[in-house]
Amino acid sequence: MTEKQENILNAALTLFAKEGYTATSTSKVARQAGVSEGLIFRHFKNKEGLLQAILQQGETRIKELFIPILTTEDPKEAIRLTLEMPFSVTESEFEFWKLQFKLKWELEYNNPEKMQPLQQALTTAFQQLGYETPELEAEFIMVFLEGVSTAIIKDNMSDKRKFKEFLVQKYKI
Amino acid sequence: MTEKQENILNAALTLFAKEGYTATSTSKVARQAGVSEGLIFRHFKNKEGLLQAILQQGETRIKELFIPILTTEDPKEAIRLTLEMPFSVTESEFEFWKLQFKLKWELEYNNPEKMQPLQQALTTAFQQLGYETPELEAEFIMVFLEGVSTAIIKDNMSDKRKFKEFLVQKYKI
Amino acid sequence: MTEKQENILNAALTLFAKEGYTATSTSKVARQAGVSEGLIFRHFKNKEGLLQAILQQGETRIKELFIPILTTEDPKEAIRLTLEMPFSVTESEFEFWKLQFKLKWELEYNNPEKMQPLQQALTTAFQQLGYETPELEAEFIMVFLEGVSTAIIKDNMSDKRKFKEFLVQKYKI
Amino acid sequence: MTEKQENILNAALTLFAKEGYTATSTSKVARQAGVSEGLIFRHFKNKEGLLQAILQQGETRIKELFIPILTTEDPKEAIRLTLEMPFSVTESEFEFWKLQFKLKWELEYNNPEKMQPLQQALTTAFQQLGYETPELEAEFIMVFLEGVSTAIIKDNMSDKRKFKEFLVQKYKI
DNA sequence: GATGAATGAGTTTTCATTCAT
DNA sequence: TATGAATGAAAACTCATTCAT
Repeated sequence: MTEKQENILNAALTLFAKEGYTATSTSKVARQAGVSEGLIFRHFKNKEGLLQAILQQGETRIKELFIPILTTEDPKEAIRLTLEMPFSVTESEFEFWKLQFKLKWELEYNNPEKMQPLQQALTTAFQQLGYETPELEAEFIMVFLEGVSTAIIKDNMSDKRKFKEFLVQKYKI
Repeated sequence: MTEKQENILNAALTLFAKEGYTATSTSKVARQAGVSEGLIFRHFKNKEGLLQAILQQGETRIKELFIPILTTEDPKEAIRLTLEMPFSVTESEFEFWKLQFKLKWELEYNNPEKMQPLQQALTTAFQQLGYETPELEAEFIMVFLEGVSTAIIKDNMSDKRKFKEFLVQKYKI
Repeated sequence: MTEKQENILNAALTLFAKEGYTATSTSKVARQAGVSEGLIFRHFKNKEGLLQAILQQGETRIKELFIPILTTEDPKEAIRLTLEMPFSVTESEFEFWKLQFKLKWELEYNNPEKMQPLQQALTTAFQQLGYETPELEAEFIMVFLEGVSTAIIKDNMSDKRKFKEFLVQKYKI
Repeated sequence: MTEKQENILNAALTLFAKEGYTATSTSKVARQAGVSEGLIFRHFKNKEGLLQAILQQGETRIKELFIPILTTEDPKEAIRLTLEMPFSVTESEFEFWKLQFKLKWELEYNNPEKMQPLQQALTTAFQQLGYETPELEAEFIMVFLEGVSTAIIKDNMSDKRKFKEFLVQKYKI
């Protein structure tokens, strides 16, 4: 991957996350990336291809983020790590996540399977802890996760720390 | 409001909800509404004006939906009604809600104040029920609400009934 | 001529003079006149018809302005009145004249015959005063008239009085 | 400046001069220039930008035309050259001048400063020739110049040669 | 690999005009 | 007489994409 190629990807990520995929023109991407418009098409075939390239990176990133949760033996830790995940998004990952959420709504691009491993892990964890309906408990967490993520990424939750502590206590983990 | 004006609003609501605001052309709206394209601009000034008109209707609809929750005396009922709300969205209101969520992400159009009265009512309810941190409990519900709504509207939750019962039991309401 | 009809004519005169014929939309005229857009077409058939109606008034006005010059017996007075004419345009006639000049250029609408009687009168006047080439002298004045009018109407001549005196002296009239 | 760019400028000059700026559509310009309509906007940003580009060329052209008048040492020659200027407009410059006059009226685009150097030179010339009120004499010529130019460009003066000789004799130059 | 000129189809918007009421 | 809803054609402008260099 050449430097210009990376420039394009970064510019596109930033702009797609800020303005949305449809509303971002390729010429804007080119300008922001400091390259000619034609180059985008040479490297990524078309606008759609550019998006796919970004999404590809995303899938990889998400899998990485799940590794600690999927590999821990301790069920309580699995739950705690899951709940803490949205609170630990760093500034640099912010754009990436925002894009994921935006695209989910804008393009109905959705890929629920990529969340499946996490939900499975949570089900197992609740099972090990002896909950009556572990599947529903896991689904509850997944649903909740969507809400917190939105609150943090989009609505700028006011006091993240207090809310996180509240969660941990609720689950006694 | 003439009949054609309503046709335009309905067509726009449907299409904006399905394809997104930016991706929907005014010519498409006109075709779907069965009117000339010019009429859209005569009635709503521009595409943005058309959107605002829809949003206006939305604000009104949301206030209506909140009335029962805000007027009940029984704190348990307030919480129950809130949790049940996303499950009771009828087919006909589906589009409207989908649009609300889409726009929230696509245009970063956001108006958190419209949810404020609900959050306040929940806080009061938890207070009356003697919860230790009623504000956080209310925020928890609000965040969760976002998640369930998304799950229902976007991801097509598999077994709504079971999940709803699970919730009611969790809150013993 | 009803009141609304006059309103339309006045609004059109003002707007055509300010923005030009092509650049003025019929809807703007209607708004400024305080009438519905349809009424313009009922009364004047189309935009072109509205223009013609204004022009018609103009022809009449111009003939009126020429009367004193064409009827005087004194050749010197004829010349003097001609030279003074552009300096005596009152505020209220300003718009009308501006429109005449604008249209001359914008629509190549031109009707040199309407100036013919004046040029003829000047030729006669110079003849009576014993000039060698009265036709050319008259043409000279006509050409000059165009220049002064433009200077006054468009370029806002700085010191009209001084310039006028200078002219009178030049022709010893 | 590519060939197509020049085609656009030439087409625009011709059409703006013939039909006026507002009345000339960009699609017409494109057709006449033998290019796609989009290219106009790529090169000149918008219709206004296209106009500005033409005007820019105009300012340069005007300065060139004034050089001989501004550099001659002989006051009589300065005056003579000025008076002759409108008579010596060649076929090829006709369009350019027509546009200048049209725009002056259509868009109230006006830039009296560009004529200032000429007026100054005339004042000096009349001073050197011992005229009593050189400023007014210069202003007189300038005003007259406007008239002759209009007569030639717009009204197609009938016998240019005779009129020119008449002028020269009047000023004994 | 990289540029930037060029395109054609499409977008939002304007406008003169018609017509039912 | 007067309105204002409605239209169809055209206006200015944008955009993804291609291509010669």
